[in-house]
Amino acid sequence: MAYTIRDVAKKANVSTATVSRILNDLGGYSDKTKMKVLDVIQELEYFPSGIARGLTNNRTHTIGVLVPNLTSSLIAEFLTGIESVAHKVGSSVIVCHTESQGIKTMKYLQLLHEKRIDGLIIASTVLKEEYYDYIVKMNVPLVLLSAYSEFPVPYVIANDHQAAYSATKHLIQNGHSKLGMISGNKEEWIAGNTIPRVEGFKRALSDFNIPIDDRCIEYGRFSIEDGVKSLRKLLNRNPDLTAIFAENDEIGIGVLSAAFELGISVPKDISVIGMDDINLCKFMNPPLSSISLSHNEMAEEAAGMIFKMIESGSKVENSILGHQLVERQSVRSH
Amino acid sequence: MAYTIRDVAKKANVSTATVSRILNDLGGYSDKTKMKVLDVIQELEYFPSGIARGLTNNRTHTIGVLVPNLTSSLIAEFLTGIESVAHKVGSSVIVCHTESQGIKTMKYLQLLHEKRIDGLIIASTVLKEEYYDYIVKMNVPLVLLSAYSEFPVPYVIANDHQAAYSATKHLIQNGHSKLGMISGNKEEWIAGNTIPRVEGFKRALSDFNIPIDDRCIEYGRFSIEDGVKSLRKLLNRNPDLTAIFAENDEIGIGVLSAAFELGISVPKDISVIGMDDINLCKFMNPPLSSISLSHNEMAEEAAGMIFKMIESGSKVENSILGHQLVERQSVRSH
DNA sequence: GAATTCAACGTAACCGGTTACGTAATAAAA
DNA sequence: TTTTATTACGTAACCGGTTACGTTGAATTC
Repeated sequence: MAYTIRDVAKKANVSTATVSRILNDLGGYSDKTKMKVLDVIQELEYFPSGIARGLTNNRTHTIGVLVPNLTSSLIAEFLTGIESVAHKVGSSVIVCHTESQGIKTMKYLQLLHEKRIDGLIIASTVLKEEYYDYIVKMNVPLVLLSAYSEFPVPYVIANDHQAAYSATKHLIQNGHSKLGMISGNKEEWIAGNTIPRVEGFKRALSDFNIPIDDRCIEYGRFSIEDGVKSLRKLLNRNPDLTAIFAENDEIGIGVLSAAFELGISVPKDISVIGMDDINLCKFMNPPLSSISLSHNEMAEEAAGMIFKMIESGSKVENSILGHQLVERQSVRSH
Repeated sequence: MAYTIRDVAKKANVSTATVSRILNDLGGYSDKTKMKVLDVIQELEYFPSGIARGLTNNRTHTIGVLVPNLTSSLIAEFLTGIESVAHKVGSSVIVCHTESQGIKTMKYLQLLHEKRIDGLIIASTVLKEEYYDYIVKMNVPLVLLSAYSEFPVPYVIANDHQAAYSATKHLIQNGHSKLGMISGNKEEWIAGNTIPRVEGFKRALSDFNIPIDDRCIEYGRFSIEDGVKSLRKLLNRNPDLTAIFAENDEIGIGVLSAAFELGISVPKDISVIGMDDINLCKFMNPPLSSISLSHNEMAEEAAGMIFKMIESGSKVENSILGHQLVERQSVRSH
């Protein structure tokens, strides 16, 4: 076993209290003692145990992050942002991959409870009542990232409604009037981003006097695969569509891929715009236009909020970040 | 504060030892007592502290994973695999994003040391002596994932040499003789995958009597961006290349993207093959041929090894997994 | 010279579990 | 009936830190 603070104390002829004070810069010791103790620490290669510390301090310097998957670029960007600010404040992050499964999520919450994490960020996931109740019992700060909630929980989101509106408007202003939208799971995301995005789409249509036809909206899930499937279905139902608004870039990439397979040229035959502006967009053939939602900022914001709550115990304000149209080559004027 | 084992013990009129025994199924108590204690636990919503447990057990049920980035699909697949088996055995994983920086890596190792993790997986990173020495001092099981090492550390890798050979051979057998390769950072990966892949490439050339020209190998880094930059450079130097072997799929995707920008048609003008077979490949335009290295398996294997080492304290064997050519549409016969 | 203050520590309880060891009561064996 | 084994616990030390409180000696104040 590694050396403990008592070993250090003994070897330096001081008490453990003094060693602890020195380690934590609390003052109450002479320079001579400090030197001596530091020397012994060096010599023994002593490294204090975070576990023991955690026991008395009730701080583990660990936060949990719940994500529905790990392979989407969006999540990767979230993780990167969170991880980066966590590292700055000396904390580490436990990632939990819930696969959107309720059971797995609850198991993770228990695990994190047992680990006595300092705070929790839930990303791109609907906060079910079951989760919320449990987290309240855990008594741990919570921030939602890219998710709404009916419960009183601080969140950071983009203005999805507005962003979807902008995307749709962009399509319309390029002369398109036969628009389709491919969205994610309706039920699962009832409190998430899907509804606002669909509504932003619809509002843009109605603002520009384009009739809304619900058969022009396809609900699938959120992966690239789902994008390819959905385009086929949507086009079967509405062969005359000239522009597609994909609820996220993964779906958009799927659309591009499906179009390629089907021999449909983008943007000549059909225009596509995605949303999120993940890194991949600019490397597609053709590069995919999108709405940038500054995920890194969102993630850093969320992480900042969590640590603020942890430090100060205070409430924080919700945060709604802006968006920006990124024109590339997947939309053409009609 | 939440209730402790003492609260439970008091309320149930037993000792903490009995509660602990019941919690851990150690026997030595009557059914009546067990019922009573479980009732009290339920009533108080008592949940044992992993921290306190960790202190006595010297087990934190937490492993650390060091990754050079979070945005590459490869890493995402690794994380998914690791996370999945960790969850199965009731452990959680702390991800550390080193950004390939030595300083950050050392800071992370210290953090993980302080956290007293049970084990460590280092993915796609060269194990520098500095790291190795520190980990030895930490006295914690270590497995390398997709990385070689001169130190006695178990690793799981693909047979990179063979895989690169297969990719190159595939190009050659499709009639190509003007081959270029785009590789990653030479210095940083001197002990990693780069060298074997480059050598597999070269061996295939020489086996098929194609002269090896070092100017046909471009060294960059590993991202999509690097892929696009590298293709330009490589093509400037060697305008007559008809096929490109990209050391990984990210580079391959960059190549596809750069070709599109340059107005070069793939595979008509130039053929491309990548390596790793990340999920994205099949959604590219055109779908990118690649060598499948079964990353999920690799990751699960690595995780399995770590937990075996943790449980049994025994050594484990290295693991070298196979590969498979995945033909899509980015290579054409010449 | 006596009283007060302060720096520089030490002592020991505490955080919330685990566990070696001891003990009382009952059952089985001699 | 006495001895032994077994079950069902309780006691208290321990894991490795932190910290409230007490103590000591020297410097300062009166």
